[in-house]
Amino acid sequence: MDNNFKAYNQAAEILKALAHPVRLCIIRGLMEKKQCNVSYMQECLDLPQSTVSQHLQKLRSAGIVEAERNGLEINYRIVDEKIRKLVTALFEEEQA
Amino acid sequence: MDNNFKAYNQAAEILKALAHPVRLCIIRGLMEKKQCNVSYMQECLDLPQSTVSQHLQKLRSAGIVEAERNGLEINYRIVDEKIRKLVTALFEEEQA
DNA sequence: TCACTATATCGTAATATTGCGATATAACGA
DNA sequence: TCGTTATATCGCAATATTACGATATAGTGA
Repeated sequence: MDNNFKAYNQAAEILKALAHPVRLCIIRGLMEKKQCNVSYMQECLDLPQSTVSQHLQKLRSAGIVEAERNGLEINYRIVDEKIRKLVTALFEEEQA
Repeated sequence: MDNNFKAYNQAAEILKALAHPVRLCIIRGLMEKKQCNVSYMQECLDLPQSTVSQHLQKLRSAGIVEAERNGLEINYRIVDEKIRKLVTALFEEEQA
């Protein structure tokens, strides 16, 4: 129940970045679609462009998501399997 | 990438409650020890009693942890398997 | 009843997060 | 070059979270 503070801090950073309904929605969308540009998300989420972009930056700087430019658009995708597992566990139905 | 807003909100509440290094430390301690009272945690964490208690209340009101009184002490434990899986996934080492 | 221990809650100052309009940047086509 | 589109960043007010001392509550033993 003690030390290893750095690991707890890192883990908490990941959770903080995920801990928002809009960001969870983005992540689950990316889990399904593999890849997605910003304006598509913006339409689905029905939120202002700057708001969506800010959420994406938060996910990006937490290392959860990565971006690739393709012409005018920028496509986002989930960086690693760990996040998928985590979010899958989060939404899994409970069975006694 | 859309709707089901209530589910996202609930899930975000769980993550928010977990997204703090001290609370992660408490949870991992409980995953190991099964059960623990407040003053033990307080000593391990080296934090004021009120601070530890507030973190516990946050975990409790998120339904992550439950309390049982035993005389003067109150013992906490993790409510369900889902949280264990989630936290296990969070701390799992990455293998390509 | 009283004194003591274990824990919870209150009050509040400091800090962090959120949402979003306004503005900036980067790439495209002409 | 200019105009347009896609996205990012700035600025900031509103809101939420944190830490912790002070205080309250609940159980114990005498």
